[in-house]
Amino acid sequence: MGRQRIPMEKIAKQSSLQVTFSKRRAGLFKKANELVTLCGAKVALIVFSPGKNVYSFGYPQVDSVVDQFLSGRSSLSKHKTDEKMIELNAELTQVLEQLEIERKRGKELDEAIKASAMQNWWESPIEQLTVEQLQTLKAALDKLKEEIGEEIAIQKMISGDPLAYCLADNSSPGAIQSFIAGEGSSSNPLGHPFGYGPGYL
Amino acid sequence: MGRQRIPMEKIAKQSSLQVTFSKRRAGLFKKANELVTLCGAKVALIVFSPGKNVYSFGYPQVDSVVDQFLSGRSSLSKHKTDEKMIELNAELTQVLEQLEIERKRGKELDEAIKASAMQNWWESPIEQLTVEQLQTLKAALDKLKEEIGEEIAIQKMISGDPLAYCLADNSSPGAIQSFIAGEGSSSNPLGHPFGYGPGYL
DNA sequence: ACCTATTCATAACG
DNA sequence: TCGTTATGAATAGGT
Repeated sequence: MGRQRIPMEKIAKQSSLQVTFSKRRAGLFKKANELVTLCGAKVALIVFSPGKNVYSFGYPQVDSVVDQFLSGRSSLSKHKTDEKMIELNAELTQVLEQLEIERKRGKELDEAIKASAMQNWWESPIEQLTVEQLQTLKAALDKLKEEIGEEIAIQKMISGDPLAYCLADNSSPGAIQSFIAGEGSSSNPLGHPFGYGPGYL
Repeated sequence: MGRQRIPMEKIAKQSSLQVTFSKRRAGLFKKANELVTLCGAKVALIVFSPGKNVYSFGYPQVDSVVDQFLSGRSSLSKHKTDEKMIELNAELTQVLEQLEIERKRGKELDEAIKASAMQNWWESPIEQLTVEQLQTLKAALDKLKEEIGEEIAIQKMISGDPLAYCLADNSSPGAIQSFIAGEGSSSNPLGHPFGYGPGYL
């Protein structure tokens, strides 16, 4: 188009390419603008030069035309996608907070169990026991006291000196001996020396 | 540009507008293509006809050029946004799974605590206690036995009939009485009648 | 940047 | 929508 027609292939000479790009780019944008003016068409035109410079033209707006174009063939527009992303982020942070709460709770429960396992009940301050626990404790000790009394009576009947039996380690069978019997300092677990069921002391 | 030049304003006559749009659109796309061929430029061209028909041209791809354009001036391209969304979704489901696990765990711990609270330690089968628990239990009972013996000795010294004291409810102070003393069926919590520290029975 | 010879795009028409 | 054509526009190459 001009003094001489040029072949439709990439221009080798860099200076010529630059000039041609500038001229044709201007012409292209002018034609795009004319198409808008004459026909009221919506146009989005984006051009990157070989040197990575950007040139754009849009009517009414590049973004709106691009959005309309993308929404016409893909599922979601970018705007809606962004909204979904914000929602997702909110939900994620919320769930993360929940998770943090649950983890903290689990940790506390863990420590509570650990504490109650290490610190046996009778070592815990009496004021921390529930009323039911105290009542059960009292009943158990009442029963123990009664059994002790019975045992003492038995020992008294057997021997003339009940103290000897009360202080002895492994001597005679009975309720007290069943309780007190053990392996001493050995770490070997006991068999079933304490065969009582629930509710029984 | 032809037999006669036309004013640069919106063409009124619908038929003329349609024809002009078709011809000029073709020319625009041709020029865009030529710009690509001659100069190796990246181009994205989107045109909506007044009748809402879409025409697009892109080199190498409409989407890539648009992405590059949008990422160059604003936050994220749609493609990258989609990837972020997929990542977010994955993370969300993962966190939800974690949350479910934690909730289940917390529930189990709850029930374990509840169970161990309802079923007092001395009611649990002896074989379920740990070695440490058994050792502590034995030590405690040993000490109890010793104290009982001492108490019996005391009672024996005080009275000629030790049985009367062993079976009595609220009579004399001492280790046994401290343990057994309580409010009976009253729900009123005790003060600090048991001031012993950990490890002491 | 400007100029100009050419080629191209296209308005009008059939 | 398509082909033709006269004519204005775009532009390659030189300055």
